[in-house]
Amino acid sequence: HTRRCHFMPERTSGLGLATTAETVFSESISQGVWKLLDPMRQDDVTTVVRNDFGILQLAQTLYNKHGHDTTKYEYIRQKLRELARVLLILRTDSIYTIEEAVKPGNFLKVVKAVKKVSGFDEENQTYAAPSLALKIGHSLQKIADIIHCRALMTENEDLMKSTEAFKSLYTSKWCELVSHTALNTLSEKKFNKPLTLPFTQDVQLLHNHLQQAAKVAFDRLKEAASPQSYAELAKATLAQAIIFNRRRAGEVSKMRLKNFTERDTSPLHDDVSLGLTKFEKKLCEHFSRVEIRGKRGRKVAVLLTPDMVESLNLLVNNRMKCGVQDTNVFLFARPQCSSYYRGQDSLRLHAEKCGAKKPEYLRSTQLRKHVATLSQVLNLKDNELDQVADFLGHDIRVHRDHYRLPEATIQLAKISKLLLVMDKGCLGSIQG
DNA sequence: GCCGTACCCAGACTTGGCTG
DNA sequence: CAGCCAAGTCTGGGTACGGC
Repeated sequence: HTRRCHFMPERTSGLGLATTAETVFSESISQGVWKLLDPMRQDDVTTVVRNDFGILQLAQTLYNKHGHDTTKYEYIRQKLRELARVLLILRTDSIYTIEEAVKPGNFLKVVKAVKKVSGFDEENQTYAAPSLALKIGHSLQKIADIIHCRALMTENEDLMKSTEAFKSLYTSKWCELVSHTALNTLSEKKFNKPLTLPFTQDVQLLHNHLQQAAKVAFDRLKEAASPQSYAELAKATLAQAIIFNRRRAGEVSKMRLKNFTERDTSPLHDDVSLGLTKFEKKLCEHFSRVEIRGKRGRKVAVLLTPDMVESLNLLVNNRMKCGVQDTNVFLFARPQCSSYYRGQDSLRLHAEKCGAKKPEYLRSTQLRKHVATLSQVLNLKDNELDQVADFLGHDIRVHRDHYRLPEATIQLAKISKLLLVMDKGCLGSIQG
């Protein structure tokens, strides 16, 4: 701990400055925040984060908002590092704290620093990292907000005026000086990026490969429970669940053990089943449904095939033997620590192994686009499209905006329609 | 003036690379 | 090879704008 955490020793160093800092800091920065900062790699940026009151206050507000969810810690740390990196540059220009940075008089210096940190090229008017510039802007505003609130509470008129001035500077000048160009760079980059839709053939290859890998791992785990065989089966099953559901990788990986064990096994409600075709009813009986909280807390369903359920049951029963901690709440838990296997990692791993022509296209977002394009090819009616979008966890509007794809793609996809019909034939056997 | 839409923004979340 | 870092993407909400 002491190796990484440079702040604590400083607090006890007995210097006058450090002592004042301690009293101020400990008043408003909670233990939880320090815990959040603790695992950060020890480098210049981290030192800045730990010693700048403004950044710490931002950390505190973010922690108050998200602290209950450990999967968000990473996100908070990233925000803090972004700000600290600008501050490092500002320090070469005689601005030493974030609080100073949001003083109206320093506005132009801040703009300069942000441009520098995100690699602005004066000549071509482009950014190397446009989204960084945008994100720092958001955070600076947040900082100004925090200070403004403090000014309101302490009835500090001068400070109030100062933060207000910064905010109006920001609203009218930031767009002109930073964000407009940054957005331009971003959309330019996107425009020039070739479309990477997976080939249906590759999808099938991956599917087959996963089924095999899962089976091998399943047998191995059944024979001898070890963290290795556990990991293999967990990763394979995770990847299966993701491609089967065309689900965002993160959503599935964060599934809780509780979600799985308490899944809804009750038979379909009569009224609901009335509206379904015989085929659809068969599907509902065949698959297990687990409901999880998806992006932005909306409820999404994950469907599991009987094979997957079997694998998962085996995994759950062997958690203890394979060194998974009691406190780990995730279904796809990593042994010996409190995190979970990341879906995109296992997907990438298996995509490489399965012998696909373009393994780099087999990513969860690409697969989602794949569905979107195919549904267009199949001429789904609007209400059916709604359901597809709903299942994928999108608003229909976004679905249209983001996933309507150019003509050439549709041509290409029509060829894959044939393969999809094959897929359908496969589903037909369940019906029979 | 009303409505649809095009664009902008903030912020949560994902992805892929890298490193210790 | 797990975990961190840096950059990008997605998405809901807002507002500006132009046709009617």
